[in-house]
Amino acid sequence: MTDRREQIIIEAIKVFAAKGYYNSHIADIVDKVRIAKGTFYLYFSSKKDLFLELIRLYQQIFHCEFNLEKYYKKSSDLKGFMEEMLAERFKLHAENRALSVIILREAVAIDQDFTAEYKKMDQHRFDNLKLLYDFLVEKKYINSKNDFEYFACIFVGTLDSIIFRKLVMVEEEFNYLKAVDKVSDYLARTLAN
Amino acid sequence: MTDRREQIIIEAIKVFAAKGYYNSHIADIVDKVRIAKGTFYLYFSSKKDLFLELIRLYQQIFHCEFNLEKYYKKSSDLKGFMEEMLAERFKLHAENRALSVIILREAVAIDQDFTAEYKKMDQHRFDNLKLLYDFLVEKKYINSKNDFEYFACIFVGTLDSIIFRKLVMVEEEFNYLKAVDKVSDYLARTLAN
Amino acid sequence: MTDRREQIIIEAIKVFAAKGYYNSHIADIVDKVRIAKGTFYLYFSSKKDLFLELIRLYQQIFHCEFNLEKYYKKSSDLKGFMEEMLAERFKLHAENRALSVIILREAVAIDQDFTAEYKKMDQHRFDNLKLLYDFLVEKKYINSKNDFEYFACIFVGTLDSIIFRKLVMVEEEFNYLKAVDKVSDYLARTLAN
Amino acid sequence: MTDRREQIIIEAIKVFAAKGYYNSHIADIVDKVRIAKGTFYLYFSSKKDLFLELIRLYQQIFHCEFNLEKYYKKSSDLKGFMEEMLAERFKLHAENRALSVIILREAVAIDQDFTAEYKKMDQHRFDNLKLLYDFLVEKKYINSKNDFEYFACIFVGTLDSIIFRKLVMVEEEFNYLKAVDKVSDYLARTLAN
DNA sequence: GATGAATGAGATTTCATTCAT
DNA sequence: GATGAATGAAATCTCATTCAT
Repeated sequence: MTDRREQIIIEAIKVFAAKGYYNSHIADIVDKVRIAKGTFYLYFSSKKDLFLELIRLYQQIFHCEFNLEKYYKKSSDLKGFMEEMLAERFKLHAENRALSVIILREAVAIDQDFTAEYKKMDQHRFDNLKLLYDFLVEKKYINSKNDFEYFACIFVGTLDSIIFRKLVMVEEEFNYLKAVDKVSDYLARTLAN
Repeated sequence: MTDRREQIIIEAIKVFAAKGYYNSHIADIVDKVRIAKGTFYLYFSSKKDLFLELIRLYQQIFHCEFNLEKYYKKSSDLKGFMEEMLAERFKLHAENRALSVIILREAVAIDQDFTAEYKKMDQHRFDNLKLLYDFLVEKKYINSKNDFEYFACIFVGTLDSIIFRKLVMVEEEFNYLKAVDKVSDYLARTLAN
Repeated sequence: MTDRREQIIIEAIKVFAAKGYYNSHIADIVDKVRIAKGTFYLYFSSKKDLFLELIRLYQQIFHCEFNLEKYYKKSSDLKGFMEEMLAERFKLHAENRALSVIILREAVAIDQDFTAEYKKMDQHRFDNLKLLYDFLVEKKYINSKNDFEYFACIFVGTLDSIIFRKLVMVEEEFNYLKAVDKVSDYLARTLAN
Repeated sequence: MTDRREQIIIEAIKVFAAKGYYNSHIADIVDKVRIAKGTFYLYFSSKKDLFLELIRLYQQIFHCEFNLEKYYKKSSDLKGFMEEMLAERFKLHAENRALSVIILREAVAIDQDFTAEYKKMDQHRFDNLKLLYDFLVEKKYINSKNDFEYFACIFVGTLDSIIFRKLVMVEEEFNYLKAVDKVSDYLARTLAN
């Protein structure tokens, strides 16, 4: 059996995704885990603490370092590189839909502490993107005249927009194969000069 | 003197932007407007009603029809067109920073009714983008082989990402002139082929 | 045109009957009379004052002195006497249904001041009943060995019970002719020995 | 110690009887029970819910099936039967004075939901009275030519009138022995032919 | 006399958190 | 470690009444 703490996180993700942070109550979560209210507080110091944990979990899953060499080996051009990368990322979002919904929808809002954690995560994300950017420049996939900041905004903006629309705004399953093709095409064209 | 309802909206935008929806209380708003609690309820039926009003206000300001012919006349190519358009939009966001912050940060979250209103607004936005898309195709600024949905996602994704980062994530003033130049350049290159 | 004060009373009776005292608001009443809120307070000092007025109005209509001689002339025995009397009373209730509903349903409840007013009215009612009792004894319609208090309780209890059930508990119109026959029969038999 | 829910009911009856439903506040009740406000809501979902509970409690106590055989065995005629029955009922009211006051005074008023519950109770009461009526006919204590509806109205009207006057209208203790004698006498005479 | 925008005391209800068992 | 009854601060909202116009 998975441990208590993990069980709580699993159910909390479902509850938060379904009802939003403020409309989700500790009572909802402990009911689903089948533990008493007091038990929750043995593992988390507060509802806020739990949510911050989810932001950190999201960061671990989605903003760990890119496997740049792997994508490079499997591809022969920028579009191919993008395809590898996006396929991996979109798959991850599809597999962690509820968590993605929570973070994309609410992490930056609600509470100053969440905003702060979100900013930390965003900074981390940009650090990773810088590695990507430098890698692509080094491999001559993109031109170094591209301003990094705007490269990054286009990249995350387009991705987040797609993901947000496919996961948060609609109910149906996210068929990411078509998205991989389209988005990699656009991004390659945009960045490749 | 502006009318009561408008006064309440003005202060509510400030309060919500500073503290978030759930951490803002009717008491905070009425204190700032210097009216009694009951007076608030003469103009809005609930806190939720007020927030929905702000979503609608945002839509009115930001998702009214594009002035396509004006941008076209003032420009000679796609980049020029984009510059005109983005300058107007970024200016609007800079001038309505607090409202932008609220909507970009929280409108989709919090409550099912807000999500529903947000979706209506998003649909409206895409309808306007379709007009833009058709206009650009007609004027031969972009190739009709571009898939509209992905055109739209790139467009709104990039814009929202810039705006979100410049308004929500940092405190400093939004110097939109540089952003206009960079983003129009990227979008023109991306969409121009 | 009837005067303002009377108009307010007329509409207030309808509103109180439909929604009960506490769920009826001054706003409901003034809306129906088509006057402003402030105007209400030119004619009544408070919502309570208005309700007390209705209790007094009820008393005027229903607990004025019995027309004993008239009933006596028109009848030849106790049952006939009762018939005359009940017909008049039931007719009055049918004609003032909403007011009856309010008083029978709520006058004794809600507020200490109402209870006090109700008790005054009840005392007045019993004073009248004493006149009736003495009259019936004098005319040898009833035996003076009847204890007045219990005579009164049976009389008002039976009447109020019928009226309550016919006016408050059911929606349909009060066909009082049958009630007159049945109740006069019972009362005559009960009291006649 | 009695359980919490019961404690709340006991104190609520006192508070409602003393001040009326609308002038009684949750704060008054929880203060008397010496619990926190939140605790109240662990046992009742709302103030209304509590009051409905009291109506149901009254029904359980006062409108459970009559012990007809017992009264019959103990008595030799209709008056004797009535005495047994009334003694038991009046005693019950004397012992549950506050609850009786609340229900007789307010249950039918105040709120549509209370009225609905009251009507259900009244129906139940009449069902029981029908059993009484049939029993009395069967035992030849009363003549079957008596119309049941009016039999019932006389019966409940007289009883309620006495009880209302002895419990609600006056402060002094209800000496029900005299009432038993007088009322049984009247009822027996009324119904016995 | 008439108006109706404004008032504000005060009610019900919520729910994260605690702590004795 | 686990429990869950109890807490109570704090929020939203109501509505009779006032008073400047």
